[in-house]
Amino acid sequence: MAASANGGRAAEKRRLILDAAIRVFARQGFHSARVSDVAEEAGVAYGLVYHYFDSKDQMLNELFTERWSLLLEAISEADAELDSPRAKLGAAAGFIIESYRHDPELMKVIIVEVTRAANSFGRTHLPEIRQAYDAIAKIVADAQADGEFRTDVSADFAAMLFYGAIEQLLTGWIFEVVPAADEDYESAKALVVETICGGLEPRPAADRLAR
Amino acid sequence: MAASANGGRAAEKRRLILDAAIRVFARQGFHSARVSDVAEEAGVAYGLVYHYFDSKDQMLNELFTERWSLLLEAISEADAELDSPRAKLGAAAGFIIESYRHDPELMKVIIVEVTRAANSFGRTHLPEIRQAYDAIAKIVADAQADGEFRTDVSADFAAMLFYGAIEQLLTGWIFEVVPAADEDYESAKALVVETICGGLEPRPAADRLAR
Amino acid sequence: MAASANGGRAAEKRRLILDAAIRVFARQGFHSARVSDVAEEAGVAYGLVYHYFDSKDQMLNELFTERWSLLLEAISEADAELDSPRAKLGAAAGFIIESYRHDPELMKVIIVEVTRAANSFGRTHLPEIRQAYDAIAKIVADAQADGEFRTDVSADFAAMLFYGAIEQLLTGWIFEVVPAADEDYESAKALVVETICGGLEPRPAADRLAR
Amino acid sequence: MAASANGGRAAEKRRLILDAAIRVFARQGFHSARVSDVAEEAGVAYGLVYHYFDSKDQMLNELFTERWSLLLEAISEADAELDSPRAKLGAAAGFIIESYRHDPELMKVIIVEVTRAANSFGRTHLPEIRQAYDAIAKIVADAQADGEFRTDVSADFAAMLFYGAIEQLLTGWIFEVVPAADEDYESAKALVVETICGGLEPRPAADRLAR
DNA sequence: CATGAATGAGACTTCATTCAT
DNA sequence: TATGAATGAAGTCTCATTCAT
Repeated sequence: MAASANGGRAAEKRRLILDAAIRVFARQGFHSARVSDVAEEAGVAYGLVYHYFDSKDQMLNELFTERWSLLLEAISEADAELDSPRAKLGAAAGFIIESYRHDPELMKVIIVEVTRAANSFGRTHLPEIRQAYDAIAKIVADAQADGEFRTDVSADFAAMLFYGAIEQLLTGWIFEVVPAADEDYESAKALVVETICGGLEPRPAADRLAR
Repeated sequence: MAASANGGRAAEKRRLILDAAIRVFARQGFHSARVSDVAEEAGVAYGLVYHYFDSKDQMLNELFTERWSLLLEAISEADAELDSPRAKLGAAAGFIIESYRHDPELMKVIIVEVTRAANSFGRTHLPEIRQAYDAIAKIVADAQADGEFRTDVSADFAAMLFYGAIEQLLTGWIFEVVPAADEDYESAKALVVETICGGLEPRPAADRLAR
Repeated sequence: MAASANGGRAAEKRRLILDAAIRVFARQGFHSARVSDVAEEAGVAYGLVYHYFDSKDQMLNELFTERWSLLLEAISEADAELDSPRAKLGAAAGFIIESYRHDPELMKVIIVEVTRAANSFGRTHLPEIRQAYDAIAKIVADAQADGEFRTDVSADFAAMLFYGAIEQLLTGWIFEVVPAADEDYESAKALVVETICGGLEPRPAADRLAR
Repeated sequence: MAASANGGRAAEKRRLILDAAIRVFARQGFHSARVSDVAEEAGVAYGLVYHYFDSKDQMLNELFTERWSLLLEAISEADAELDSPRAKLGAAAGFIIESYRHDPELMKVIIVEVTRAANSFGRTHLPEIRQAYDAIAKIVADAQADGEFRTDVSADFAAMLFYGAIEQLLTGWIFEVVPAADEDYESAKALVVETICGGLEPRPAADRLAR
């Protein structure tokens, strides 16, 4: 009926604006992006942005939360459904990398404007960000309990390194410090886990056979 | 003479302002810090800040460059003077960690406002930041050539992970996500290298003996 | 018929909105009240307000005029039908006080947003407000002509004082500066006239007997 | 010295802006007055207004408080130094009327934008406004205790009427509902007290002789 | 009659930078 | 060198009103 039609259209407009915000924030950075830029990019009137969102901040918050909750879910699922710690960490890293591959602009916004923006939105969303650290730490801790990971490195510490390594990798792609072609994504998924779990030093044949 | 005396005093004032800027930027963040806050913190007149610095940006640029060049030197020196890749990487990590331990406010500013601030100062200083990546990558590449590091992980990739891991660790300390007591710094220096080089998985006795 | 039924319903809706406007304007003040607040309070769609009213201003204008014309009538009638100036002034004061007692929200809106709002609606409705002054002044002037009121105070001047005294009294009630219980209304009606006519100073017995 | 000279000049600029604000607020009303109008009227740059004042509101608050505190003082003094209630009330009324005569624009702003603006600044300054009511009520109460004023009208009630009468009178002048020539001010001072104290009804000879 | 999405002008406030002493 | 007053551009958010169904 009419209400549904309107509701549907309204939701579309909201999405339209949100998607425009992704592009604009990715291109100019959140701070340099004016609300009018978002409106223009979306092809709507200035005021309409404020019809759907309370503030410029809210748009970014929503973009972050929307995506980050998927990440948290993905890690949880990986932890629940997979067996080896390598598989679990691989799934986590894989999700983040695939997120970037699938929508680089959104991930750029999330990483640059939120997770790395320690003084502004990073602070606001610290609890959610910490949830990711914690979920990774749990994977490590379980692996330690099972004798699969060494125990002289605390799980929290390891989680920090693992997460930091991935985020830095994406930052490198985002700012084109390191190459980012399709094959890079694929190899990165495997290598990031291989490196963190196996270390940079080569393992003797015996060790390799063992696994 | 008078000129020299003045010059001396002038240099002191400049330093006074720069040090005040560190405290203010660390406390409020660069963006929220007003030039007047810096002047007040330094106990000097508003306009004097502009006598010594061209702009608010310049203060941060200077703080960054001053410290970052020491870091680059430290890595170079480590590379030149030490033998094993572990020692070299350990010296690099150690320098960063000691920098934080020695002047946490300055390092907070550098990390939060520059190296993590990909959209603003991080972009400006990308060349210098990249030099650090490259120096680390060189250490890895040399180790690979010597057969001490595996070769299936590219040196650039490894450098990214290594740097990202350390930066994330410091970010965790800065925002109190992970504890930061004296013993943490000490153990962190050892563990960050041990983890990246040795990996999270335990090594068989044979492997351990080998080194 | 349908038309009439619709017309009837339409009129009801109009009234519904107007009554909602009274509550919203009284609660938040005209300036802070948004048209959407009125619509919500009335339980109708936003746009419907503009179907019945040309503008937000028009609603207030209508609320004022509707009530104020009754006041003007009441004063005229009192003047025409009563004899003594005390009775006439008492009827005028009584009507205003009873209006407030009967519908405090409407009177709050009229006084706060129109008659006291000298810079906005008070200016627009100055002619109608002046009619009330004039009607009171006429009562005074007639009383002077009849020797019942002193003549060294101009009728206009007296009317101003009389009206100002009552309005201030209501303002005090509205903002709870002075108490406003049922008995206060009753006594106020008598006292406001007694005070203005008789003065604050006590009259000798002879004078009292005289009336 | 220099500091004093600068201080002096600075204070002058502040005053310049405040005086410009009076004219602009009186002319256009506070709400319609833009900060840029004030700056332009003062002949200074936009930003300088915010160098001296925190907000547009603060300017009005300051204008009000500055003048109102004088009024409160004047009433207190009158109460302390004069004997008869008539003299005291006359001094209070006189001060208000003289304030208007001396600086009609400022008083217009104070009355229109504050004391009559019940929903905005009137509410903010209600405590201070109430102090004036209370001071007048005290004069009345004392007169009642001395047997000089009737006791069947409560002091608060009487104060309300007295204050309302004066404010209405000024409002009439401000909006030119009643004439406002020099002789009007003079006679008003006497008549407002005479009317409120003596009442509109003529007093018998005996009564008149008595005083 | 009814709905509520869409429009866009308008004003406050902030603050880096400049300038006159 | 030192002071702090002066400048003015820029951007967020509000909300009355209009319009398409």
